[in-house]
Amino acid sequence: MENKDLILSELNNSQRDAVVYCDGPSLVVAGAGSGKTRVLTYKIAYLLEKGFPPYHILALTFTNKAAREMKTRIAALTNEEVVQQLWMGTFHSIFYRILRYEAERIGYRSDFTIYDSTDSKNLIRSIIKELQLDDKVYQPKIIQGRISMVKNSLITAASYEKRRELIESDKRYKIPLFSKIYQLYQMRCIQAGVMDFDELLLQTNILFRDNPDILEKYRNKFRYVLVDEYQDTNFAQHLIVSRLCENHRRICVVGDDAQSIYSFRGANIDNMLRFKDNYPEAQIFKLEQNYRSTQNIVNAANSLIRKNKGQIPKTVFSENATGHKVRVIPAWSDYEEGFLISSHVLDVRMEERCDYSDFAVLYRTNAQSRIIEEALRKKNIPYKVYGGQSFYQRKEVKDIIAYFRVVVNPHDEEALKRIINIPARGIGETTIQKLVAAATIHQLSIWQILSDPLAYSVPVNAGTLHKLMDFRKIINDFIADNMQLSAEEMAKEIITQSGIASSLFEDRTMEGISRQENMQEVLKAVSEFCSIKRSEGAEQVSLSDFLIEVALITDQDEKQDDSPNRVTLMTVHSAKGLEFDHVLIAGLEENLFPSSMSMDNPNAIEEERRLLYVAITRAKRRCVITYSKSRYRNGQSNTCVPSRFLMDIDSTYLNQSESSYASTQIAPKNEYQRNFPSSYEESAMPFYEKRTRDEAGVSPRLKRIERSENEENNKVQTLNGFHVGDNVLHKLFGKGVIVSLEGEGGNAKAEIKFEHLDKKVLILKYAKLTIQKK
DNA sequence: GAAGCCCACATTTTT
DNA sequence: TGTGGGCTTC
Repeated sequence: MENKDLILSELNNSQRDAVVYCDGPSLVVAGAGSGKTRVLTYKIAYLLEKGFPPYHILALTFTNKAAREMKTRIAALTNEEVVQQLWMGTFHSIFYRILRYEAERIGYRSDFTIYDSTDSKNLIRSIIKELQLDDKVYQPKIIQGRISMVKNSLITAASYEKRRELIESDKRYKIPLFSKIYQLYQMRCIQAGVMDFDELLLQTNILFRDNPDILEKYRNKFRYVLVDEYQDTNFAQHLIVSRLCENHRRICVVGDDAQSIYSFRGANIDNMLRFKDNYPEAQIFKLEQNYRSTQNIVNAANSLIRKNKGQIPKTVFSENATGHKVRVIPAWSDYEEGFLISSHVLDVRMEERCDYSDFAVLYRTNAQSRIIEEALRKKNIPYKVYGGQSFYQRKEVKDIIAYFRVVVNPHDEEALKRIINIPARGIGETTIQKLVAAATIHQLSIWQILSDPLAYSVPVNAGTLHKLMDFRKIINDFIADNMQLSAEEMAKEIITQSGIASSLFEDRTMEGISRQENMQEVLKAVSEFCSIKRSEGAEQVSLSDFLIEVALITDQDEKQDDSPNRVTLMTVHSAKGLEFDHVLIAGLEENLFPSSMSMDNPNAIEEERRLLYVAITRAKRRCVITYSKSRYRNGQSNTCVPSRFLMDIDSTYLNQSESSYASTQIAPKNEYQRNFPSSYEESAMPFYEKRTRDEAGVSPRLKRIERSENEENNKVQTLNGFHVGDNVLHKLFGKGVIVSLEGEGGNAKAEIKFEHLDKKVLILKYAKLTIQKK
């Protein structure tokens, strides 16, 4: 049997139909868990086996991670070499590459760098400030959102001011100067030789629009175009794809309208719904069999999503076991909710003898994780929180990357501003402001001003001038060396010569050590990148090459966990595309899920409903939904109403038995009281202290658990959950050991011997100590 | 120029 | 409750 047939034999009928149809445009509507990625990967493998040259295939994904995974899977079906020749990646990374290559056609230098959203926001903030506008009226975040939206609609700053209806609507929304800000923002980006994320797509469209020869070149290059997660594409992305495929019409898009959850970011579900309008001859394939979940889970999710209007009709079904009903568990408080979640994890783990890594707790907002984490920690359940700060968002990592950016493109304003005083070299905010002001007046980049500050009449004293010149020299040396050295060598040189390395080594605190590790990680990433590129035949790998890769990498799956057996905690958004045996969805309450922000907008409510659909369909075997009657939000207790979505789900597939309250007999009453500190004697004690440290109100069962955990420690004198001999960590003083304890309640004090300091007596209430595991 | 203090604020997130 | 931004003070 040929490999081609082998590939096809692993597919069901509808999957196979979608894979083998290669003669024209096709839309694959793939229900949750129906093997969407499988179709895409197998289709590419099939094309390759049929003899389609890999360098003529363009596959666009939504995240870098998705691209990576797909490459691995295709490599397994075919071979490594072929996969390397495929054009596969995110819209942004693919077209960044192309734009750099074609830069001069759009009036950019080929070494232009990328502003991430923080950079853009900072720039917008400083423009608003320079225009002396009220940042309550012109909120940087809102302005940024609008610029992004406008760019996605392919409206340039120049064309914006000519659009009367837009100017009028800005007046109505009381931001008449938006157009001005947009223009200045654009100008500053051009001066700095940078593009933001949206500009990459906008410029790609301009490139193709204004240069027929280049468009022709890429049409010829990309003879088959495949797009994953098509429901999440925006107009600019849609248009790029349309332009490329207009003639050959070999396009295959895959997506699920029911899983469109990024419209707040400009994703336009219409791209998918109207595919047939653009390509009347298109074949539509529907993948409706769900291989992931039990019937109850699929049916529950279906009954929910059916409440939405305007979707592509499809019937997702499962032939797996009927399975457990979706269990709905009410809790008295968010605190108890955490308790019930952790109990459930333990119960199911015992019952099914499964791993912690088979569980995921999903929530609508990141803020919900804290309380759940606490509950898991109490039961010694290992967990990992996804989201929050990713590796490339960490300060020290961003600093190093900013150095790279400046060396590649010294005009990059945000990067330069970021590192000009890192490590501290006496160039403060005032001086930077002076430089920025001069740059604005002369319409030059800061780097150009820096070449001769006096000529541009920057009002600095001799001392500061000297510091600026020192900085200029450091960067100039890097730039010179960068002509000859590899990315690897440059990265090492930059880290050592800039003084970053030594400044990090001085810091012996926990955070300092973690920063050093992160710095090493960056170096490692550079070396790995170099060796990969070399193995692919590159002779010299430059820092600039590395930046192409890294500028657009923000995902957080970088580190392989050393102890992978952990419960996963993440937002529903970040769970998209993943699956778990057991999924717990927390906080199904009005104003939380659906979010309070979506209350007045039926479309937003539908998106929230799709979000819950995504959450439920992550589950393979069991799905549990919890909600609470009261919840702490912004430091205050609020009464909550169960989510309307609970009524949307057909009760046939729910297990809402009264007995779910049974568990509330164990801890809840106390937990409930805890959430109303006023009814407590020592309510003067900060609320969080009580929640974390006060054992007084804990049920016998909980206490037993805690005891067994801390059996050793309980033999010694204890206070507020601290024990003599505990290793603790203080934010300022670092590691220490508790020598003695005294006082009670809010006056509880601990005498602590810190590693590098004398003994100190601290009031526990204020010290915010963390206990270190031994 | 840097550290500390106070007040306002509080989705979802990838590129 | 926590955080980040802006302001003040040393």
